[in-house]
Amino acid sequence: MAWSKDDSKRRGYHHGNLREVLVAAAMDLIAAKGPAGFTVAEAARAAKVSPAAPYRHFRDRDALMAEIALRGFESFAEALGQAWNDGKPHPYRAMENLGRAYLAFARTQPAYYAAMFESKLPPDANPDLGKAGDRAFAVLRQACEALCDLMPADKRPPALMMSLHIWALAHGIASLFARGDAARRKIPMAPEDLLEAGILLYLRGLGIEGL
Amino acid sequence: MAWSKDDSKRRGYHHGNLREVLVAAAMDLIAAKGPAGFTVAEAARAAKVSPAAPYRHFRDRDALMAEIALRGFESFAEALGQAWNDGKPHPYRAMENLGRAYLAFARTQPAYYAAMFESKLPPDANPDLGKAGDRAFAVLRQACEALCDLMPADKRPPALMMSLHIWALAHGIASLFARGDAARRKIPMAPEDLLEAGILLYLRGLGIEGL
DNA sequence: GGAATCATGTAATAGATGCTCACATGGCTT
DNA sequence: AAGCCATGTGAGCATCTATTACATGATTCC
Repeated sequence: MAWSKDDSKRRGYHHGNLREVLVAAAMDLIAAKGPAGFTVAEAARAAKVSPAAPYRHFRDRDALMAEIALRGFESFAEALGQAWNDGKPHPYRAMENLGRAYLAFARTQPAYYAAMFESKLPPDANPDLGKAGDRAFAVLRQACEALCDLMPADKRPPALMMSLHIWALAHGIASLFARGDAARRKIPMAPEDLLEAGILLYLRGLGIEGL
Repeated sequence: MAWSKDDSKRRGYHHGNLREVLVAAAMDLIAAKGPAGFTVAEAARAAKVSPAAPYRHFRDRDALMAEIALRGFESFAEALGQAWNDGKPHPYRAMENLGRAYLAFARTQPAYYAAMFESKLPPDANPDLGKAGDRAFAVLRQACEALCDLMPADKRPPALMMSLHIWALAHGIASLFARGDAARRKIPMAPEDLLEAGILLYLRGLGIEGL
């Protein structure tokens, strides 16, 4: 057992790991009480540190929120990428996995999802945020292109429009039916099945028949 | 020119119209700075009233927000109902109007939309809210049923699922592309056209061909 | 090894907010 | 006209964001 620096027990005048602990505490608070329920002061208390300490690591509340959103988009892109898995075993099947992964992320990572989509961050705050978001979206777009390639060249729909439709559908279902308090709207089927059916019907409308 | 009671110039120790003025002020603030940017104190200042006065009319900040959301849902149902117009001149065309009305509402009534969908109100706060939301959704569901009726009885899709899909798609597009700061995500077509195309393709997937 | 430096913590504070209380006012009912 | 009571005020507490001056100790450089 090494007494390494990142040992969480490490305490003294200098915390040694405050930035990470603050992010973790903020995420716990967001997950528990929504993006509005998180306060810098409470995160500081959770880290057993004075209320001023967080401002050594984040310019303001928004900067901490943006950090969470940034990590969220990276984690999101990773999760979607794994679900897509280069279109294996088959693009159609992989697209279904992608949809499930979208909703699974929204549900299992409420803090990330809230910071990414519900935090109303000023757009110009962090240009990296936009880039990270684009990378996540790129996975979806790539999947749509692979599906388009199943079609004869003269019948291919525009992959960009297609990816926007599927993104919006997934995001709408996640926001309305799959997240915490929104789940109060009771619907007669699991959000995952709703999304899968929606994508299936949409693809059929495009002329992309299953499997 | 009558000096009626609801004359906005009316001032004395008693305001006479505070509740309405507070709602209007709060909506202005929400429209300008998002749901998080509205404070009771600032609404009170806008109404030229002490910071404690609003609490005679609303139990707390959430109650004021809920009042706005409630009015929003009523206005929303009204707007959707007019757009649908009993399915005239044709259910297919009327559904297009419905989609446009959805996005138009999200854009022209940012305060209502934010209070309705982005305010994270505690669900048990106001049962009327759920009812009002259901009434708005009922318009969409009715429209889907009318479209289903165009199909042979043995091929009709479930109208509820259909309405959930279209609602989610419209809400997703509104949230991601059609609202204020979200409009920073630049896409190569108007949100209205994106939604119309999405609905058209989805309906085609259901076997409902246009017009 | 020791001193200067710099990152990272604290204490104290200002200004804003949510919300509550006791009290003031004056419109409305009787 | 008298009094009830809805509605507004003033004062005040607890909390939060953010800043400033100061304290501490890890790191670097001679």
